[in-house]
Amino acid sequence: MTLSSHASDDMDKVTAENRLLVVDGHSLAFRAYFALPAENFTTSAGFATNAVWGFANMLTRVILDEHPTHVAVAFDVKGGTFRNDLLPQYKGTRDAAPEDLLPQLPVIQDMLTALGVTYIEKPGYEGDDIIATLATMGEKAGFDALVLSGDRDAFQLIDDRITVLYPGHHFKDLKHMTPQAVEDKYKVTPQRYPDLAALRGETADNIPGVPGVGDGFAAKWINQFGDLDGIIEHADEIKGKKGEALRENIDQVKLNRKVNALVRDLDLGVNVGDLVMSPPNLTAIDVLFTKLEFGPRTKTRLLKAFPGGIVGEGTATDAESGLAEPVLDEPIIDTIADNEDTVVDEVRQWINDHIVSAVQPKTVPDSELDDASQSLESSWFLHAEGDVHPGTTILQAISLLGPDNHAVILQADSAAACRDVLQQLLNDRAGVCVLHGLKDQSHLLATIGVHVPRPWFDTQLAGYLVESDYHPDSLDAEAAHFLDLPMDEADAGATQGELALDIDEEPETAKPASVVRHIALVRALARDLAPKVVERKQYSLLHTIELPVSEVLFGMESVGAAVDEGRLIAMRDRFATEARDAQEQAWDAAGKHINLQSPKQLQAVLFDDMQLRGTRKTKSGGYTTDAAALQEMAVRNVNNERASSFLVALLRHRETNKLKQIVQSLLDEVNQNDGRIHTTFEQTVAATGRLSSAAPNLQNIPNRNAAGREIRGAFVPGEGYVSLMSCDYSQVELRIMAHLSGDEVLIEAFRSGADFHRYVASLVYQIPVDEITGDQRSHVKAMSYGLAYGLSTYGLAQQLKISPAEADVLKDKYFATFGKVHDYLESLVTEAKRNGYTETMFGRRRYFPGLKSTNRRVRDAAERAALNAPIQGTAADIMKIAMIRAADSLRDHDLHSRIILQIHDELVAEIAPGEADTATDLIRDAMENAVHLDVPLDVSTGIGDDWQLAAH
DNA sequence: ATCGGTGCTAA
DNA sequence: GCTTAGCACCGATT
Repeated sequence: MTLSSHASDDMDKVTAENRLLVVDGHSLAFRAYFALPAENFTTSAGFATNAVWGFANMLTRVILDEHPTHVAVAFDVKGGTFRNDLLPQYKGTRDAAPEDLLPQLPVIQDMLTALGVTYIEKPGYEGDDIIATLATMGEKAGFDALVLSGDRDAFQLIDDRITVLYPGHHFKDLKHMTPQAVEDKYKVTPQRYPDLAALRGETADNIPGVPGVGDGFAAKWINQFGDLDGIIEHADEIKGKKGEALRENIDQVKLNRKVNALVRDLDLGVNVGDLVMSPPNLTAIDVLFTKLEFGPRTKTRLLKAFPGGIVGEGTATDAESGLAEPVLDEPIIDTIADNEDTVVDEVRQWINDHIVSAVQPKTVPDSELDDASQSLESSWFLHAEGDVHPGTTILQAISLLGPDNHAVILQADSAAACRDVLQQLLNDRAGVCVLHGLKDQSHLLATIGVHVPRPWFDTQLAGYLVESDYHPDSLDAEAAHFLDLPMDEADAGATQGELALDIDEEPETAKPASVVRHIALVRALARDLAPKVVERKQYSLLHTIELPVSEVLFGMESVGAAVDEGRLIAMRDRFATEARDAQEQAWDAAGKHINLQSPKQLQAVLFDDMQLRGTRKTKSGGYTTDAAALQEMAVRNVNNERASSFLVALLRHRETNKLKQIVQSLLDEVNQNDGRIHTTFEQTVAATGRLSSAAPNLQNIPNRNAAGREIRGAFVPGEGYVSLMSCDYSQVELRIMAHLSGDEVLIEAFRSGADFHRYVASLVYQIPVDEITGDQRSHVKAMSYGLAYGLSTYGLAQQLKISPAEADVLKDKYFATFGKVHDYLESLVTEAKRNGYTETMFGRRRYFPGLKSTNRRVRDAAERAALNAPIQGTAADIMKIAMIRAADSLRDHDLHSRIILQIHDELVAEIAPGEADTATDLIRDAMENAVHLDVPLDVSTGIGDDWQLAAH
């Protein structure tokens, strides 16, 4: 039989043969660089290592999958090649390599040397030519050859013995491009592929093809005339526009074909035999990895792929490198008979044996923790699986894991049957329970009527407190991030969604293997994160703020917000009609039916058809069509009837269509069981400590003009409730700045109780309060709010539509008045640079690796974010404390009124009959006294028949 | 189907 | 070019 080099499933049969792997070093390095965030792969000295790390991993993976016996890596050399002489624009559109990447290339080469892998460069030629030569040499020596390259030019090499591994969307799905695969995709043989590419052109290399000719037509012609020469010979016979285009571009095509032909007979000064995989130089690897600050696990993984490296666990090298703990302890799964009659008793027995008798009710005070690992050893783990959508949550399974490493899985039905037993367990031992995401777990357990008391540790909240900039979207993702799991396990997680659900059978059960892996991940995460939480001083934040606020949020999400659906529908229809009117008017003015939601089509009309002068550019180079620009153009072109009519109509369309869309998104989320909207408050998304709201977002319901505000009118008290109340903090962030900076002037401004912005304006402009104009007040107000965002002179000018010079004057006057505020803001950035992180009043941290970036844009952005984080974050902390206090207080006073929404500095409560005054007092008190600052925390409240009317 | 870009809503 | 979010839509991609 012939050897099938592409069939991975009969790999075993061919491992005895010689297989040569040839790698395109540059393309692999580029892909690695862009696949991994540089921030996460930076040495303490600030050297980026993401490309090196990714390169090592990708190479390892391919070697383990393909079992080559010989390996070589080809690199491009700086400077032009013979192709540039033929075609000056060759690869001319390619962006220069990122500055972080270039210095990593020699490091990659050093690593290859240490690994015993040959790499080759040749001036005047590209890596592709080296690859072509090596593959050809291998083939002549009777090897199978594998070419790992992201360049389609390599396809011309493919034959029975040479296969190209071509990366798909994700690098890990490498396609084995065999002759058959090429023919299936392009309808031509690999030999003819360069003919096809010459006709089509190659955008990535800046090679123009025949306009209008793609893969399809090129293949058709090749099959009709044999090859490119045949096509050129018969060019006159090809009819139509495309034939014409071909004849016009025939010289270009001939040139293309010359350029894309790979050189297969370079003199590289090596024999194929030299490329045999040899044992790595372990000392060199150690030295290099220490320099790069790579962990022992990375080394182990890498060496697995090389001769003399680590094959299984427990080898000598394994012990040497100090890899004591296994990555993921496998729990012992105890099976419970799925018998309705006995399941409850069995579970009760299991819980007693493995949890209740194994752990004490509470060994650690909530407020302090000296030895996280000790507490962890006497903890148990709970993990419920399912789909969490407040209002329609579906439970799939629950698993429990005891400190003795015994686990049990209960599918949803059994779990429901065991609700009392589970509730008892939680009542007795929640204080030593570890779980992942209290709020989600509470939703899942609530489906079987089980309430989850406050646990000891939450790996999701802990991960957020430890690294607030990282937001994983699943337990698997978080585990992969923090635990440095081997590739295969991390990958298993990526497709877990499909694994967990057996679509053919009952969708409401979970695969036991997946469930048990997840609870093992929770334990592994806890072991990793508990010490980090302590080390980063986040433990009290976890217990005094995040866990309690999770409970409040669980309540808010479960209750939801009642809406008047009829009113929403009427509003949606009205906005839709208005948007259609505006569209008609815009179409009339434009003279054609363009898509008003397409910036591209708008640009064509505004800047080509109408020849209007643009304002600012977007980052991709075109003129922006945002509202501010349209407004400006409308003012400039009041006398151009067609243009101003179009611009006005477009602005009106933007506004009404947006409102329609917001109302529709609310309607889509109304729960048909209770007519209420159950948003999800995300507690671990915003890096500053704020909450966010999704599905739908109820924190961005319009509030700045009358039309938008109407939407708030659709939020109403539900059955059994009589009104909505809204309480919000006035200028919290500014008050926090006043307190933290200790600026006496600003503090006095707040203590005076006057109209704050007017008062500040009078200080800044040194004129009496009653002579301050509306403009002066709003300018100062914008300045005040911009402070915490690190605003620039330019930005302030832009927003206030004043000149940068005027903005500068305002800024100087402002800081002359509030000198300590200025010093404080500067000190925030200085401190952040010194520590690497910022802290809120309550110790919430945010880390800023970007402050060390050599890229000015990145560094400036990090500085602004570092300036903002402690201020926005402290405001978020205060609001969270207020929410906890308010919920406690309402409950302690046996009120039925309840908080239903939080909009950063505002709480909305649903008020029960007769409770308006008491509830208002309690919530106001909770907010005003959440913390005592050097300035009062001013809270304003309002009450009404709907959210809009509750405004104040 | 998925993803980056653009634009807009909120605090 | 002033921070933090969520989301709709387009248009290019596979």
